[in-house]
Amino acid sequence: MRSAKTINLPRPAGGDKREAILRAAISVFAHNGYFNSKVADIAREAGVADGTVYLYFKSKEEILHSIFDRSVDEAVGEARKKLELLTDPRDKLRQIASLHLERLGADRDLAVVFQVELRGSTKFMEEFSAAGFAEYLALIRSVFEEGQRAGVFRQDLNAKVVAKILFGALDEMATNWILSKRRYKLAPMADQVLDIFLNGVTE
Amino acid sequence: MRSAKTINLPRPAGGDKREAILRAAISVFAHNGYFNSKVADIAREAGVADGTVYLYFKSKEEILHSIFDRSVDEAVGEARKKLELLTDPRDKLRQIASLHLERLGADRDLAVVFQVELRGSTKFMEEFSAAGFAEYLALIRSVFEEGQRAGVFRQDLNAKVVAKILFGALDEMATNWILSKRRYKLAPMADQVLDIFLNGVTE
DNA sequence: CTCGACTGAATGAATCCTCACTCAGTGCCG
DNA sequence: CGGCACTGAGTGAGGATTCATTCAGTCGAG
Repeated sequence: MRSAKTINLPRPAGGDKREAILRAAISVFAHNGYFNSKVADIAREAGVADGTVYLYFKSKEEILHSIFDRSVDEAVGEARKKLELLTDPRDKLRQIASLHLERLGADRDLAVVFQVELRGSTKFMEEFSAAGFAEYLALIRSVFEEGQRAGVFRQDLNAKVVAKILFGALDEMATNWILSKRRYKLAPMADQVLDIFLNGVTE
Repeated sequence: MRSAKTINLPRPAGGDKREAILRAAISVFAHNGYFNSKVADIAREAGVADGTVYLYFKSKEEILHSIFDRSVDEAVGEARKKLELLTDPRDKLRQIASLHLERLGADRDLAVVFQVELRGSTKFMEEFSAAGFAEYLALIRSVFEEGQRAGVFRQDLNAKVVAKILFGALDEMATNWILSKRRYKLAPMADQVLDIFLNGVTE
């Protein structure tokens, strides 16, 4: 039937299925929660048989890992690249905040997985923490330290703490956005967060 | 056959089994995660039979709820009371931040349950959100608005967003503290958070 | 070209284990 | 006694993972 395509399939089918399963998993996890999601649900959503999932992933948990790993790699990569174009540390932080919220705001399901499902166990959090998360915090911190050296940021602050605060604020914006019934744009919040972060709330 | 030790239990007079179960659950959930915790583990930790758990709680889920409800009630109650003694909105926010981190810093297991386990499913988050959490955010927000009226805080800021940012920052401090290997005191971080929140990071 | 042997991706029913929850008892106290 | 607080082995459902089987597609030989 589809004989015309028989020329070669180096792995188009392979990558396809894997991708389909990952996408399906993001959706299923986002809607039911990781622990309440059945592998069978993911398979159905991906249009694949239960067993096929195991040709691409060792276990249900590995699927979650893969979602996380891929997304973080992408995000940190993009951030690094865009930051190179900027010099003012304030602009860099603004860029980080924007990318952070844009990325999550662009894919609600993925955001749910990140903000909610990935937090669901200390075990995961520890791996999470060990992996890209620490790297991300370090990125914020290094930009801040750069700004301290340049004299634009207060010298009396602990950069680690500062990084956590900025991250925490962004993280909370994202979590709240997910849980909110009302649909608003997430990305624009970045400016408000940065304004308060840079200038404080005091008159 | 069973040891003749059945003579009596520590507290025959309706000993606080319920309390023991709750405490045991906090510990078990904190160490294994909610979904990986077996009711049997909780029972063992509480020194009680499996069935006894069901004399006090309808289900495993209800145990988690009870932990949450009780803690939030206590926390919000305490906060309300202590805030009455203060007048400067800045002091009030500082008080909120301190109480927030003191409370979590005082009980690592409880903190783990709050920071990690309770976030483990959108379903929980929504109830969580609906319940005390929204109330807590509202509390922060009302203090901020009070400060805006008094002219100590910037008028151009959206109080809701401000409340989320402060909460997010505190929340992240707590989460990071839990995941950190290094043991430091959580409560003192409140001052640093407040400083940045009030004054910003810009020189 | 074309047939038969072969490959391995994909399938999905069956397996098998893990718990949350039940309930028939046990013993204590008034 | 009789009720109450508790017990803990048992049950049943659920669901992750497995694996025997299928079959579309490839390849080499004639």
